[in-house]
Amino acid sequence: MTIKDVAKKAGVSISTASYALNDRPNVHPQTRERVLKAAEELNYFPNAHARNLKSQKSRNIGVFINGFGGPIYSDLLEGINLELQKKNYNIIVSSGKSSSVMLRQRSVDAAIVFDEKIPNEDIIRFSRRQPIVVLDRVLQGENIYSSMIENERLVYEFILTIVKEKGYKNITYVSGPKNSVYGMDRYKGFLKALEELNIKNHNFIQCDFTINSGYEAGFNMIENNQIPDLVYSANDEMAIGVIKAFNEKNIEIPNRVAVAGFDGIYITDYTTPKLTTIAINYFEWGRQLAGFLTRVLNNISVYPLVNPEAKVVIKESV
Amino acid sequence: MTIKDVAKKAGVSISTASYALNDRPNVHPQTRERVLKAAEELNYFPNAHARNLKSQKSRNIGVFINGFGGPIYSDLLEGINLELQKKNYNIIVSSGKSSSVMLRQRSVDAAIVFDEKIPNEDIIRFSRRQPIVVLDRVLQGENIYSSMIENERLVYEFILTIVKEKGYKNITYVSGPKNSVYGMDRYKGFLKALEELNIKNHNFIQCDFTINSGYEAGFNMIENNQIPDLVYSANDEMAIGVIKAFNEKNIEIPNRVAVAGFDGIYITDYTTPKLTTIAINYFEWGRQLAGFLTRVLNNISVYPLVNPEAKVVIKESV
DNA sequence: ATGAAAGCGCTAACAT
DNA sequence: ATGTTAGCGCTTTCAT
Repeated sequence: MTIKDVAKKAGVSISTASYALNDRPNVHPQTRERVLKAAEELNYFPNAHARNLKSQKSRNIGVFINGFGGPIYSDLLEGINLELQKKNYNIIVSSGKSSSVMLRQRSVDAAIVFDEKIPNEDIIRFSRRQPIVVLDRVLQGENIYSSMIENERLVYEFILTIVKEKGYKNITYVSGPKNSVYGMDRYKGFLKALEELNIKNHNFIQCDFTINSGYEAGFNMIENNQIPDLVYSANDEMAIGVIKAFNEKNIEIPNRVAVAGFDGIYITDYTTPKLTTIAINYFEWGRQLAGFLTRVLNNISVYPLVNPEAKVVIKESV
Repeated sequence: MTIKDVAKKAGVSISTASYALNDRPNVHPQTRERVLKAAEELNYFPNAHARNLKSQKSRNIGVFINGFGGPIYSDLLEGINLELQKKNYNIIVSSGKSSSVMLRQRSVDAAIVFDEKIPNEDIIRFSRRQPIVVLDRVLQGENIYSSMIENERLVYEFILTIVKEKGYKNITYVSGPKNSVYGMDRYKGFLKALEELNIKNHNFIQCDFTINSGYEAGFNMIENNQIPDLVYSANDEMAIGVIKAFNEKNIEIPNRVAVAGFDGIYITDYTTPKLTTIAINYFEWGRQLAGFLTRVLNNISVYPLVNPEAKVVIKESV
């Protein structure tokens, strides 16, 4: 079923059919009726490829993430989706190879990139045609917009405040993988705070952002008899693992050891004790990003793209 | 940059450029070289819309889900993605309005539908052109394939076994929303087991699949002094909420009350006690689905699509 | 081995 | 208000 079939059935030319279907002016009401009826009866829907080819746009927005796991992406995607839906854009979430393919081949009008595996040079190259928002790196360019969690500042301020207030001396940092820019920025903030606090030593444990790695880290501290006053974890999931390990060995939180994390994921309310964390409003961030991008696409001049909201949420674990 | 520019720069015709770029035979090696070099220098990539229009396919597979939240989708999507990547298909995950748009407008060659909001008639209508796998309903049709968790059977067998073994008398069912087919099938299995066990009464608590609703349900049981021998929850997340409530009030699990769930999500290993559940291998299911669909698209005759693997995982909470 | 040209389905400029 | 037609960028048939 193509527009040609519809036109024939309605007894009009292709262009008239097109006008009618696209709700354009200067079509006789009766003609419009006939065309719409024909389309309905033929079960006709326009072919996206043809339309996109002709119009040189697709109303598709790509969201390229480095994996579908994790509660962070969920909220972010929900926020993006909500906003795009309002503005009548299609969301295309993808991960891995297909992300690059879609960028290259112009399957999307714009993209939100949250995948460190997509190289800078690709982003620079493709941003000429498609505006790109990057969430995981600082990158300059005419059509490139960067929005980032202020990892370093947030952790710095948090550690500074909490340590001053509670007087922790002995502190352990549970780290994400070394190749995560995010993770390392958080560590920088941590180090800066310690320096300012004049704390010379700390323990560093290398983990991989999973609950399980945090769980093991917790056990290691216990076994090595190296339980600190405060465990700061580069994300909530590892912190949850740490808490689990301490709970199992009846090490009291926060009396014996305090624990804090980063992100503010849903489950932090359902651990015992509830996890103190630096919470990012991922849902709202997603909305902002999507809203921004649609404005860019429509040449609506805009406030610059801002960084996501964050706030320290003190619960029970410190 | 179009193929025309490449052809011109390489000093060949458009068709020759196309052949060279697509690695077709009967192109002189030197010519091929020149074309590829020109493409490289011009930073050329084919336009997906044009190519898809001409070839009447896109190598895009749509995965249409009803929301990005939840650990279940994560695993399923990872499995699908892995397999599609292997077979050089693009994954397009979408939710809400854009899902229907993409189905209608043939933006995808095939789809996996896991979104009850997409009506049956749409699926039937569009399956003529694009094979569709549905995961959340039973639906017949030439190009429609259905794969479903055997909710009723699994819950039935589990309840039967566990009650016989442990002798629970007093049982409470924590339910998902009434409009969830999944949820209701699980309840059917539950009822069938009770009938067979000749247990006449049980409590039913209406929740909504979230941790929080389970948490509240747990508190209600305590307040109303209606703590049963076994709480069976239609999914793991509500069960986690229930456990949390009991833990806070020092009601011992499983001594005073047993708790079990459904799905086998990641965190069931990190509750105290660890949650006994009926675990679905969502990752593997995703792989199967994607593999199946690519075979259908390539007319490789196949074994029929199977239902996902499930197994009862007895941990500490019963 | 290479090129000319038709056509995928659609939109829109132009003519009537 | 309606129709004719060019052309979006590509693949592929046919001719050379």
